[in-house]
This record gives sequence, structure tokens and C-alpha cells, in this order.
Amino acid sequence: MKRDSRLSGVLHVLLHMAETNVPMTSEALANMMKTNPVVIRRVLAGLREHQLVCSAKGHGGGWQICRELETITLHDIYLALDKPTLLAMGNRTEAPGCLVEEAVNNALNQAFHEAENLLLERFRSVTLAQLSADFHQRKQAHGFTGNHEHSIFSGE
Amino acid sequence: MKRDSRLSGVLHVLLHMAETNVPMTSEALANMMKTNPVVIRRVLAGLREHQLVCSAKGHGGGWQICRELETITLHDIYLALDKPTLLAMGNRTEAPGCLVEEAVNNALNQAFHEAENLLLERFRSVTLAQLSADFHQRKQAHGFTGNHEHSIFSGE
DNA sequence: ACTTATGCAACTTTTAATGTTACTTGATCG
DNA sequence: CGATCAAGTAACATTAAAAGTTGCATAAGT
Repeated sequence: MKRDSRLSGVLHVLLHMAETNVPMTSEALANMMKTNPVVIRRVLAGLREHQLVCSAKGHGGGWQICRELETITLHDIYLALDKPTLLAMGNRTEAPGCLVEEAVNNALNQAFHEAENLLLERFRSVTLAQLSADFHQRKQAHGFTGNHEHSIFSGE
Repeated sequence: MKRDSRLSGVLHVLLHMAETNVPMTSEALANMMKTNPVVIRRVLAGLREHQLVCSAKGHGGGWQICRELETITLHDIYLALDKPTLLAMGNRTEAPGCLVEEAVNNALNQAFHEAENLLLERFRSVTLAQLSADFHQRKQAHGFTGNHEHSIFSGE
């Protein structure tokens, strides 16, 4: 299976959208993400169904977050993405006719469910507002050290 | 991505091997698993490198578990499978140049690592012996109720 | 009307697992 | 020894899911 990076991607997009109060076009977002506008629309369309973002056509149109960042958790986004598969491993067969497989499935499912629940729990505990705050902190920190790093290596 | 079921599959194979003390051929195992002998060999070859199973060629040859079931944990097998990917989701880009993405990656990685560690911890805590014991319990239980179910629906 | 942007369906590409074929190597049996 | 059995292995085919692409329809603003 290819690794699913939609959650990662859509968070990136949302944080960029959060930095401005004008709608952003899927093309602009696609450029930031080095991907295709249709991919952006596809993903954001899911979020729109859950009233996390809105879209507008025509001039000055584009995408905007339409809820307070504090009220949007990663779990909300996970749901809006239609609950993508969390684990890369799974049982060979569900509902086996073989008792050996039943025993195996039982043991693995227990571990799998615990891991999935932990992930979802973490998703529930993180809001877009927190991520945005973290980003702004990083920007600050980068501003202080970034110029120094630059001046070490060149006279520009 | 297709879901990886090698761990599930190899556990199934190993428990079947544990039920006998003669070597089992990859063909016999493949029949049980409804798969191809080469797939079986491929997977078991990994386990052999970790001294979990041994193989023998020629007449009477085949595969056997060559360590006590008590001493083999799911984690040993996970390692022998060459640490297959655990999570179906990942970051869009590691080592991003974008501070937004850094913030996103940071938050997600934290959750991802916790989930992975939990899974590995569970793997470490389960031995083949435990799975085998669970299987034998199921067989017992099935023996008591199985005949009843059978007699309900037919006069055989 | 023209331009900009989303909406959407169909198709292609990519990646990783899984399955298959064909052949080689080594062990055992007669 | 030679026939047979089974693993070892490489090359190739298939499958499933994500991601990317193309083309065109629809709606909004100028």
C-alpha cells in the first residue's frame, strides 16, 4: 500500500488558509503543496461536507476555513476524510473458518484496536488552533536564528 | 496501498507448524493458507535468518520451528519480517522547508510514534506459546458446542 | 460575453503487497 | 547412480489504493 498522506497534506493546506482571511484558490494551494489543484479540491470537498471549510466559485472565489480554529480537532478532519485506514497491517482474513486463525486474529485485533484508539484519542486532543500557535512560535524562533545562520556562511 | 497481512499470515503458518513435530512443506502450508508455496518460502526465509525456523531440502524436508514457543514473541517475528510499516498514514514530506509543515509533522509524528510504540509493546508481550494455548482452548470449546450446532440442522 | 474558479467524471501513474512461472540446488530414496 | 522431492531464487504478472491528470460543465463576478 502507498502511505496515505492526506491528513498531513490537508493540515498543511488548512494552516496556510488560516494565515489569511481571503479565499485561496485550489491552484494557489496546489502550488504551495506542489500538487494538482484537483487533488486539493477533492480533499477539501470532503471537509466542506462537514462544514469545516466553504468554497466559492468565480472571481475572488476559493476556499476558506468557516469555523473557529479552536473548535476543529484533527479527529474532525480525520472524519471528514472519511476515516482513512490507520494501520498498514491487518488480518489475512476476517471471519476465518480456522480456529488457528481465530486465535491469531484475536490477539492481533486487540493490539490493533488499542493502537487505533490511541491514535484517535491523540487526534481528538489536538486542535487547528494549537497547530497554528505552534507554527507561529516556530516562525518567531526562526526569525531570531535564521539571520545568524545566514551570516555565518556568506557576506551577503 | 494494499494492507500488509504477512504478520497475520506467518503466525497462522507457525501455529500450524507448532501442531506437529515433523517438517511441513511449503506446499502443504500454502494449501492451508490458500496461497502460493513461493510466498510461504519467501516469508519463512526471513524467519530462518533470525533462527526462528529451519528448513531442509529433499525427501522428508520442509519447515520446522526451531526454538521454544515460549521464547518467540510477536516482536521477534515482526523483526524477522524486516519491520514492515505499521501505520497506513504518514507525513507528506519529511524534512520540509516549510515551517507550517514542520508544525504539522511534529504533531502527527508524536501521535504516530506513540501508536507505533504501543503496537510494538503489545507485540513484545505476546508469545507463540500463548497463541498456541489460546488455540487449544478454542478447539476444546468448539468440540463441546460444535456437535450440538451440527445436530440442530441435520440428522446425520 | 469573458474570465475565473469550483464540480466532477474518467483515466493514468505510482507504489507496495501478493501471486506466478521457470529454473537451479541439494538431499534422500530405491 | 538416477529419479524424486523440496527448498532457493530471480524475473515477471497481478492487484489494490493513493495520487496525479485531463477535459469539460457550472456558476459567479467583471
